[in-house]
Amino acid sequence: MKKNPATLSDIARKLNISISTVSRALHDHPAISQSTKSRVIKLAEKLNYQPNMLALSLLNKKTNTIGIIVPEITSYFFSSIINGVQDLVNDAGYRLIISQSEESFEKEKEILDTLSKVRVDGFLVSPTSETHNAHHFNKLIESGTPLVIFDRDCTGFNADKVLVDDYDGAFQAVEYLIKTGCRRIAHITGPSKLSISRHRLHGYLDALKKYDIPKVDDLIIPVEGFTPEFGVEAAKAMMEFPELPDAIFAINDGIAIGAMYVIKEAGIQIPNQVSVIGFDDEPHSSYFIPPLTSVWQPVYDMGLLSARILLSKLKGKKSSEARYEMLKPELIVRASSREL
Amino acid sequence: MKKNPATLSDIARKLNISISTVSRALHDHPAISQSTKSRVIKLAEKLNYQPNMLALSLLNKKTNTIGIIVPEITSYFFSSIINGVQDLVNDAGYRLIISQSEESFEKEKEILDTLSKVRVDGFLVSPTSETHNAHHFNKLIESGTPLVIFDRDCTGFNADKVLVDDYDGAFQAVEYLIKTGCRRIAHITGPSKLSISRHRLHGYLDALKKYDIPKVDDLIIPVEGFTPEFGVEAAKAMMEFPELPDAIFAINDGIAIGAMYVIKEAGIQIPNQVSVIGFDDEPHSSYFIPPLTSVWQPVYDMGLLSARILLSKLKGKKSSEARYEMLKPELIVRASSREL
DNA sequence: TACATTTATGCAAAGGTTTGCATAAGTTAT
DNA sequence: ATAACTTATGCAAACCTTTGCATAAATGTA
Repeated sequence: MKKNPATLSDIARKLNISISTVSRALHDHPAISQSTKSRVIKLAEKLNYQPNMLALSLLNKKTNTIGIIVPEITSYFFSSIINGVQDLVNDAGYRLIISQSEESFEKEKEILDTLSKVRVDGFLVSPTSETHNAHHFNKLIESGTPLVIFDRDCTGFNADKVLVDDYDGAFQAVEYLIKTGCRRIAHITGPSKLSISRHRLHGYLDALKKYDIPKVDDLIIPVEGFTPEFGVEAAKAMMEFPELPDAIFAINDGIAIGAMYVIKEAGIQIPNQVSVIGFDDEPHSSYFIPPLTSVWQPVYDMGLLSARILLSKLKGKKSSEARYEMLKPELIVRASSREL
Repeated sequence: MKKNPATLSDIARKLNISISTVSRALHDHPAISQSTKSRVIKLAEKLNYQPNMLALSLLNKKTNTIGIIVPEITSYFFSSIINGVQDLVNDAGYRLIISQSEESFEKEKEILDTLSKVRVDGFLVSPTSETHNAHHFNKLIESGTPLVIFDRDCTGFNADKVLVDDYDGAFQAVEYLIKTGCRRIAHITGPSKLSISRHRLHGYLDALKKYDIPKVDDLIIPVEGFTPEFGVEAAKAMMEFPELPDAIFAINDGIAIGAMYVIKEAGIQIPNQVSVIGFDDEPHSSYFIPPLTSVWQPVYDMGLLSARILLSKLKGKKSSEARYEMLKPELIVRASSREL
């Protein structure tokens, strides 16, 4: 059933002219007569001619395609970044191939590999939690394919990076809790391999230190994932404590929401007895009761900026210094935390 | 800085053998001597040779790529479908190009166009709310590129389709409300151009009819979008009614959540005074208090099935009848609605 | 020795496009 | 009438790969 798409030579044959003439006619080349042009254009339309980008890319050594690799697309966080990227690169005439690494290092390498084979012009990647060396990235860069890392740092690897200041976001959140009178502040932390988990934990600890609040190991509760289920699990554990915390700073909104659920079900008042703060400021978070205080991240802008940097590399900007951009998050105070 | 990737001829030149020999050596062709093979393989590795898929695709008239077009990727709904698709097509050796139409017909056509130019092998598309003719789809199919429609119907267009029985989902929800004693049931409906909105509205109306409950026009509240803000808006309007409804069936969870927020803030009891049911069963929905009753859709399976159908077309299945698959949704009862 | 067979390799075409250079016809100026 | 120029078109190479067919050398057989 597969008819072959029309080609230049199809048009040329039917019109008894050469392929080059057809090509030039379609590009409105000045050396082609008007009459020929119109004949060609008419037939091209009739045959539904579409230039074969494969041939073109092969010729130009350029696909006008960029590849983006994220751990997952299901989250609001990554899909919003992608939106930023998409908007910018499309306007610049590039296509975007979105791939999911599913937090697997192997898969990340595999994707990098297949996308190299299809000759994407550049890469945007947010490394997996398993990614601890950068051989595969370096190989790519050495071969001249530009690459920009975003959101998650890959320490020791020198490249263009666009990150969010997770440390600062966490610090802001915890400092706010302290200023509103909380002293026994728990932190539900994410996978320790992840740079963002470490940075947020660090921010939490430094905020405590600044106000001379002793760190209590039991109040730092590690969980394996980012979904509400893990928040439920952590909160249930917390309920067994001899003394409840008076605040919870969760690694993200999903966890915070799970924790809030357990707390409210137990009849504990938020924020009177326990304040809760999340991270990411997801769209639904403000519709819980009480609405969730959260650290907002400039997701869309992170996408835009990452894309802009990549595009400038593609435009042949002599790779000066690697750019290192650190975007500032912002604490959005709502009713799940006490007032100042 | 862009070094050209190694090619077969690079290897051939350095080894003083022909390109064909190199190609065959890398494919472990029996007619090539072991010694040659190992020399070739070694050098290929050293040069980091990667076959150029552009050349290959050009030769084979096949890119092993399929394109999927969704209105947006930010929602849990579409991103989960994409996951289903991704998992299946990757296993089958295909790449996936994800594009967003942003509910714009023009953009949909544009995407179809550029993806045709890069010669994707097949399409998966969930049409925009503006898509009311199928010329562009038909042109594609005529040219022999298979296409599967999913989630949103495009009536009058005969093609392979994988849909969810929205009518049935709505009917189930409303029937449940009636059986639990609700009589004054409001429906917050989505954009009327969208097949899913119409079908859900229809299910709502037919359920009322079955139980001889008169339709009250004021109780059908149309909104323009799917985010909680619209739910807030609709619920606020509802608050002005001389008599409150005793149940709300919302077009989706986002709307339901926004409505619940307003209702709870107003001190009205859910579900004692007002039951609320949403649609989509998003991950966060069960963590609201009360947890939201919602119509679950087999999103991942819809992705799988759509992809499976497309792949079978690509495998050269003689296009028999167009397949029309209607998946069944399921009402997940939680505490935002009364017990039976 | 002559012929058949095996083993290893190379040639060239095909896939679709662009573009520098060559060519052909037609026009203008001398 | 000839040179010089304009105008319109075509040739062929390049991008990279696969593969049917041809070739060459080496080995085996009668």
